[in-house]
This record gives sequence, C-alpha cells and structure tokens, in this order.
Amino acid sequence: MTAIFDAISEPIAKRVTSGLAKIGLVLRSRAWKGAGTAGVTPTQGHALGLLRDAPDGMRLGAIAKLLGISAPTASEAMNTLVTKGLAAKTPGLDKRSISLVLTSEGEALADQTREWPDFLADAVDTLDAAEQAALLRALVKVIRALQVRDEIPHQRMCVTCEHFRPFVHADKLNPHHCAYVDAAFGDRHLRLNCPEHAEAPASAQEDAWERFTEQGRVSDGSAAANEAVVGHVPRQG
Amino acid sequence: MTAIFDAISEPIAKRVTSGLAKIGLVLRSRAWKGAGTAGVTPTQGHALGLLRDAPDGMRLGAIAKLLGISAPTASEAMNTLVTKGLAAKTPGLDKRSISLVLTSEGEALADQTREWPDFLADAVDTLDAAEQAALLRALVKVIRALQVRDEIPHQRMCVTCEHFRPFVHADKLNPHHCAYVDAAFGDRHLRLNCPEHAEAPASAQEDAWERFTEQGRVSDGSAAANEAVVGHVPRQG
DNA sequence: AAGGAATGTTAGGTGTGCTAACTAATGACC
DNA sequence: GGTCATTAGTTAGCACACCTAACATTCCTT
Repeated sequence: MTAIFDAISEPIAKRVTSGLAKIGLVLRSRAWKGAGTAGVTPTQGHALGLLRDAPDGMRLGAIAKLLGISAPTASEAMNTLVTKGLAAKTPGLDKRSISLVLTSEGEALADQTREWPDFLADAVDTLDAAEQAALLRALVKVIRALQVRDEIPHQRMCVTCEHFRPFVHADKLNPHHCAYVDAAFGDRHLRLNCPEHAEAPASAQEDAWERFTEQGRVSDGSAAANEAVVGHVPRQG
Repeated sequence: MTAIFDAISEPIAKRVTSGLAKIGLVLRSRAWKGAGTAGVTPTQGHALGLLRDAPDGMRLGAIAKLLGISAPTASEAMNTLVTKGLAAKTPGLDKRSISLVLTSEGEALADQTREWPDFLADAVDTLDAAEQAALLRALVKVIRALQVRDEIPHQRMCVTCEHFRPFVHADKLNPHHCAYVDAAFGDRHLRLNCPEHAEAPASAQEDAWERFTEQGRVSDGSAAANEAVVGHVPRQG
C-alpha cells in the first residue's frame, strides 16, 4: 500500500483553497488593468455589473454587502459613478434610503466591464462539458457552505430557491426541475445569480439540499473513489 | 425533449467564472478583516506566505509577479515588512538585485496569516473526497490553461514538472508517478506549489498534458499498458 | 413624545496600486 | 575598452480602496 503522498501532502482542502486564491488574485489584477481603459475602477466596475442585473435599482447597503466592502467605501464609489454620469440616485421606499440605477451610459459601460473576466471563462472552456458541470456543482457546494456559515452574502442560487426540485426526473442529464420555469435541468444549468430566485424556508432548503447531495453522489458514478479515498494525514509538502 | 434551459442559460463557463469571482471576493474581504488583527495588510500577509515557502529568499520582481502587482507597489510593501522587522533584505547574486528573507518574527507571523483562508478550506471540506479531487483537478486545468496563455505567472504545479509521469500505474486511485519522490499518487495529491518543482521542457509538458487529460477522461484499465514507461516502478500491495 | 434601530454620509487616516522618471549594475556588441 | 540596450530596484506623485469613528436622518417601537 503506497500511501506516501497521503502522508507528505498538505490537506487537499488547503491546496484547493490555494488554487482558488490564485485565480482570485489574477481576477483582481486583471480588473485593475481593465480599469484604466474603461475609465472606471475595479470596484466601480463590479458595482456596475451588480446594477446591470437589478433594473429596479439597488440600495447602497446591499451593494456594500455584495461587494464585501464597508458602507462608506461603497458610498464614495457610488458617488463617483453618479459624478461620472453612469448611475443615478433615486429615492427609495424610505426617505433615508436611496436606490441606485444605471443610466444608459452606465448600462453600456457595464456591458463592457462584464467582459473583464472573459479570459478566465476561456480558460474554463478548455475543460470538457462534464468537467465544467462538476466544477460548477463543486463551486455551488462551496458557496452554499459559506452561505450557511454567513461568511458570504446570500446568493441567488438554485439550491436555496423555493422553485428548486432536485432529482425528480429520471433523465440523468436533466434530473432537476425548476417550478418557476416549469422545466427540467441538470447540474450544468445551476445558477448563482438567478433573477427569479426566491429564498426557500430553512426547512425546505435543508430537505432539498439533502436530496441534492445524496442523489448527486450516486449519479456521480464515482462511488468506487468515494470509499477508498478516505483520511489523509495532514503534513506540509 | 426538454432543452429549455440550454436555450435560456448563460454559458456555463461564465457562471463558473462568476462563482470563482465570488469566492475571490470573499477571500479579499476576509484578508482585510484579518489584516487588522495581525498587524499586517493583505498584500503584506500574502507576501509573507510566499516567503515562507522560499527559505532561500525571493527576489523583489518575483514577488511582484506572483502577487500580480507592479514592482513599485511590491517595493513599498516589502520595505514596510522590513521596517516592521518581519523580513530582511540580503544581497542577491547580482549587486543590483536583493533577496528577501523572513526574520524569525516574520516566520511566526506568516504561520498566522496562512490561516486567513482556513474558513474557505473548511467549506471545501464539506465536499466528499471524490468531489474535492475533481475540484482540484479542474482548478489545475484552469490554472494550466491560464499559464500557457501567459495570463498567470508560472506556478510550481505537478502538471508542468519534469518529474511528473501521468497515468503510468494501473491503480486507479494512484495512477500518476512522481519521479522525484519516486512514488505513485492520484489527482487528489496534485500540487500547485511544489518546492521540488522543475519546469519540464515544452515538448515534454505537451506530451504529459496530453496523457493526463486523455486518460483522465476515459479512465479505463489501459493504464497498465503504460507501466513500462517509468522504469522501476514501486509495486503496490 | 422618547428611545432605539436602520440608512447613509462625513472625516481622517492608512494601504493599494499605477505610471513616469531615475540610479545602478549587467551583458552584448563593435 | 567603450557604447548601448536591458534588467533590478527605488523614488515621486497621484488616484483609488478601505477602514473605523462620529454624525444626521428617518423610521419604528413603546
């Protein structure tokens, strides 16, 4: 039994994290490079993307949370967008709150900044379809795990949506069902940012998640790997 | 035939990218929060991590590249580390170049900043072993794709190492071989930052990559036929 | 009407990150 | 040897990112 690498390897979760960090790093630095040509900064560009998905406008606090920055930082960035004529402040429901909406110039620029990460999408496209689906599924799981721990803002993902019906169809390629669209779909269609998302009650989320993960393991076809790949001894490599 | 979601979905590569970006975002904002308590900033913390892996020291330019920042930015951050007594400048091979090494205080702090992304590692650990391995493999592929396009600095990954022998063993769990350690290993052991990495010649990289991706897709029993390639291969069991 | 919570903003400070311009050492070429 | 281009790192000057603390409003509760 050659378990040498099990003994001398850093835990796989740490190496995965390191890979995610590397990709995050290059996304950051790319955003800076793209920023110069587009006339907006990375934070502003990201905010434009968020607003593009919210035609009804977004509150300042919501933007700050989604961007992972403090309210003052968001406030200043948004003021800059307004000054540049890319966004406008409209009164919200309250008199204290404001709702930010894009101007037409802002929409045009948002469509450009959206393309910043295309270089990464191209790299992802070098994977075959099954691998992309597995990657998406894994990312959804990781993000969901972060979300239940409140370590990431709540995302508009299928797996927490009240319209999500995991594994209700026999078709292995499209086993899930969306009750909103009323159509079957598969892992490769999972969304992270669905406009029609509606957060399901906690208990319903739990049930769906159980079904999603359990069934998913079986349909994976990798049951053999599951049994054999068990504990590893943490050790720096 | 229900292909509705194929028609109304954003390309999967874009959704994957968006997921990666979300994770990158939370890593960033976490680093800022951790920064305050540790007494170093995110960039400095990341640099400490790099230096921790390079006992022989690193040149300034190398740090800048790996961090995806410009030389001046790196220079100032490193000067701050030196001022704080966490790192020291030692003369490099050239009289113009410098080599940065950690002080013992720096090493201690580096071990702390290393734990910044543990929250993400915990989330990754909610995946089962097979999924983690698939995720790692997918990330390696993405990073490799970025690397051949020169969109990310060269990483010390197995898949570009001259000691890497993909799919030379029949054991499906440990089909690869590392000629440096002289031991078999599997996808779950793939490294992104191996201290013993030696960049293989381009043609050898190509060949290994071909074998790695092709065999990985099929994963039939034909790996046994390749066993002659390695020479003296430690037998399992 | 009097707290208290929620929403943004202002103030002040540090860190991030860039380009451009500079010094110094190296290496290549005649 | 002498010139020239390259490479390594620094300095200067600037704009943006990001924070905490303190503040004004508005809203909700009692």
